[in-house]
Amino acid sequence: MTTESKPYYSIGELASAAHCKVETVRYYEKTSLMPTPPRTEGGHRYYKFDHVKRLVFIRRSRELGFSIEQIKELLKLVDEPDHTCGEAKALTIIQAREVQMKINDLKRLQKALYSMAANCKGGNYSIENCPIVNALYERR
Amino acid sequence: MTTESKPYYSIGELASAAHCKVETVRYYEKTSLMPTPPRTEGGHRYYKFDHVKRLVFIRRSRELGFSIEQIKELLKLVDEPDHTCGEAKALTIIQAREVQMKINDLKRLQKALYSMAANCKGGNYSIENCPIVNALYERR
DNA sequence: TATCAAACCTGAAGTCACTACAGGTTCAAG
DNA sequence: CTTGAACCTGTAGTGACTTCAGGTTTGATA
Repeated sequence: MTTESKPYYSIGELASAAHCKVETVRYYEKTSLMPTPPRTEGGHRYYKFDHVKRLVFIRRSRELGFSIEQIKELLKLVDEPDHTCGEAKALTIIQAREVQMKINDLKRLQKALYSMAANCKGGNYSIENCPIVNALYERR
Repeated sequence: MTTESKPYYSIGELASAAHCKVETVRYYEKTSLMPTPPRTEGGHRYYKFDHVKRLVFIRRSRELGFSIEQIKELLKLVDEPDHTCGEAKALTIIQAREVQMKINDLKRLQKALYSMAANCKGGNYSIENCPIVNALYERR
């Protein structure tokens, strides 16, 4: 957990505490991921440590590839009473599976790209009979 | 190479020959990936087999993760005379490296997600002390 | 030949998760 | 009290499409 320190945070302090941009915080507010915070007399937003915690949670989840909608689900678990570990675990495992599928897709790509490159001599050969170009003309 | 057959293709036939949507073809035309084709008296686009080849090339390149801008580079190699295999190979290897970096990123994610899930007993435990939720509250 | 649904047309707006910009206001250090 | 950094709002842009609304053309069938 981040060390608690200040009583209040400006939006800039909040953002840098969670390693993100000010615009991103405002975007999260507009899309209801973050609550609408209180304002100073002049209209500036100010935040408390709980907001920092929440934003860190959101950013960390994004880093782990959760979509905004998935994060809303995760936040519901935290915000509402009576949710269980099982629910959090289920969401995490769904996400892990999706990541695995992406990895598999990319590995297939990788293989195709490398075998294309391996078949091509490179250098000053004319593009006419380039195995890479020919491979790109192949369907599926 | 796809078997040549019809003398002309409607946009729908073109799209299905290259496994994509009609809207995508129009989008590629708007963004100059595909040429503006001739039209029937009534204003419908019609295409020839070369268009099919080109669209297959584009779709295959997209499947391999090339961006539209990268595909424009690849198409330049094909369209303009005097380009070499070396150029095509260089673009392919750049793309392969980018894919590798994505794979590495995702593997790191995967590890984090699985270790989070492994630490969590799941079931009806309260979310209060859920290791997954706690992990999401951790910065970096 | 008349009909009529499927396929086509255009242009604009929506998607996701931000990022960037313009043009103005407030804050706080010196 | 000045000044410049940080803040404010609202809009538009990113990439690669997809969706929609509202209209026109095509071509197979009756």
